[in-house]
Amino acid sequence: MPEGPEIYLASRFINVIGRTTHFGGRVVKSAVSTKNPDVEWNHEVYRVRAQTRGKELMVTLLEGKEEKKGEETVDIVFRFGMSGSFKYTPVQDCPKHAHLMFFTINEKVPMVLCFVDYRRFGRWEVGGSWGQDRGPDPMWEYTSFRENVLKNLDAAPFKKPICEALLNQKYFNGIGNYLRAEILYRCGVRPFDEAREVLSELKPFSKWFDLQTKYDDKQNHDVEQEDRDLKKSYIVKPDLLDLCHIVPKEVISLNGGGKGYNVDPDADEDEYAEFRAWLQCYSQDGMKNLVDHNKRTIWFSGDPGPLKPKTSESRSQAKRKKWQKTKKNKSETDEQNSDVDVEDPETRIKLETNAKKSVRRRSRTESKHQSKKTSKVLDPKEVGAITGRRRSARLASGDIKRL
DNA sequence: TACTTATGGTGCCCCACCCTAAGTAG
Repeated sequence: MPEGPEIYLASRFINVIGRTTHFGGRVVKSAVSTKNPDVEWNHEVYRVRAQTRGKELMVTLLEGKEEKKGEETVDIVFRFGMSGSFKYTPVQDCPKHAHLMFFTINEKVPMVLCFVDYRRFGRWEVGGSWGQDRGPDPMWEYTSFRENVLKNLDAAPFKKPICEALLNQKYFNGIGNYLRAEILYRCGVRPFDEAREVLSELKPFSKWFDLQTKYDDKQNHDVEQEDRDLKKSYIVKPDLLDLCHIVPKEVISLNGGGKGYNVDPDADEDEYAEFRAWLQCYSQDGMKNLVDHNKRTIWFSGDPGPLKPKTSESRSQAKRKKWQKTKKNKSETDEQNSDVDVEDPETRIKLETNAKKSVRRRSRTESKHQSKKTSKVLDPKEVGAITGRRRSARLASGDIKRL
């Protein structure tokens, strides 16, 4: 789930490994990754460091075991697309969709740090820098993030609905589909209100942020925790831009600070469960959804607001419509079929063949389901291959057992 | 088996496309 918080957690994950691990040799690219560049780097020993800005992650390779003057370095900027992530695994278990691999040296079991991306929407640039058309990070550059938004409210993107403006990385670098839903829900803003209207009410100076930093200052450590919490939650309420800072940071703090972003499939499972429990709006029961002008699903509660697409429909409505259309087509086909002359020898052969095919198909499906039901406990290799939502659902339903 | 959906972004003109895998309907 790569939005700002996930990218940041990936960088932290890389840095934890990078602190104690040395890498060496060539950086290997997968054969199918034809749209991404090769990384021309081949040192006997090198170190790896990472940093992020919004939805971008920069990996820096540094020649040698330790820092020295004039050392050779190279920066690789990653954008994760819909399914990118970093994994650290034994070389022999290298994931199927690993597209860029950094190999360790001096480890008992040879390990590989790899960029995994099954949909291949992710991209990297060698020697690249932060995207020119991407704004400051709302989590780590909050003051300039706020300024960048409020100083540019005359720009065209703010003429759009707030839910669509929130996905514009020039102003909201790191905000993605689930974060926009959670942010708007928390501040009670309608998703299809005009962005400019909503944001022009905000002041350049954030009282909430000021209070936050003031109370986090060591000089004020004598202030009682209870007093702080009261002031934060009741006296000064965070506004929409504050929430662009607060909400992603909450995600980072889940599961003890993103511990789940590691190689253990079970930990990954727990992290996802906690994340699901944290969501208040996105993909939650009782919430509404609509398809926005960019064909992205926005989740919300209450009135959508005036700028909702004229032809807008929820995902379920679209599905129902399609189903009705299919049903209508089917009844027309049935009507046509009712005119079929079953006495005609050629037609009879066709109908009988279709019926036989249908029985064979059903039988195959049933035996497939039967074998699924009988194989309750999977071997460790198979369990290892099932991660995330799929494994979560199968564990919950009792289809598989935790070994 | 066919279709739909998904946490993103680009290039061209606002929608199609780049991709894979899981879930569902028929």
